[in-house]
Amino acid sequence: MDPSKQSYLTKKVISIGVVSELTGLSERQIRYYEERKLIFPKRTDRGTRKYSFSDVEILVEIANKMEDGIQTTELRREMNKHKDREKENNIKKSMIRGQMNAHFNRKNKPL
Amino acid sequence: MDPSKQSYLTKKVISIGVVSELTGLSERQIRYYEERKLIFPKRTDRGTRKYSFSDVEILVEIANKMEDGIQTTELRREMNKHKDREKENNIKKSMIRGQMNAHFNRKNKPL
DNA sequence: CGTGTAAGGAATTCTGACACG
DNA sequence: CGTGTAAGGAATTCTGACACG
Repeated sequence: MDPSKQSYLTKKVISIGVVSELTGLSERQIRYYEERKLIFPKRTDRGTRKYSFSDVEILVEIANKMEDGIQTTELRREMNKHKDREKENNIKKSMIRGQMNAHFNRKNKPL
Repeated sequence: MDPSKQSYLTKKVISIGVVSELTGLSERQIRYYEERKLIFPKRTDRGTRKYSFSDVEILVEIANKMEDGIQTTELRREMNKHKDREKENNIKKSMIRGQMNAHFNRKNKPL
């Protein structure tokens, strides 16, 4: 929950050459996975891609799946499932939060 | 203590241009602070500097001190003090560890 | 002392395309 | 489908130096 720790994970600051070294993937592969909507680097003013450590982790997972012979289309479906599940969870969380607020507002702020 | 979290902080993957944006310092300033032994980027095979998030934090602190009119020489002394204090602590820690080991070895492994 | 800048070279990254399969 | 590669251009980074103060 430390916001600074979070930003180290998600801040997009790594260029494609370093990502290539970190993941063992070629730059061609990394760009291709972006084309297939599996990864979403930020772009600087003049168009160079910047990745986060989180992106690097995703790429390592992609590399593993690809080795297993899974196609990029299937991978995209899988990732969307994960995303949907997260959305679900966020909805549940905000509902719970709403209940909590309602509860405490009734007891503590009976304005 | 999570080693992966640690590596996000200390892994040297950020190029000087991004560090410049992140800190608000010019590339000239960043290189100069290296010349004055205040910061220690890694070098890639062909000599380009790579910084960690930890380095970025240090640079921000340096920037603040410089605004206060402190000279780089003083800053280096300060940093060495910190380093010495850390060394002290590490010595103490390993001594305590040694005592602990001795203690438990006596009780549990009376070989 | 700390920082700006112009200089020239080397390395990086980008895109669109052709290739193989 | 996934990836390699050559092509040409644009942007990045590097070092050593001169400048101001």
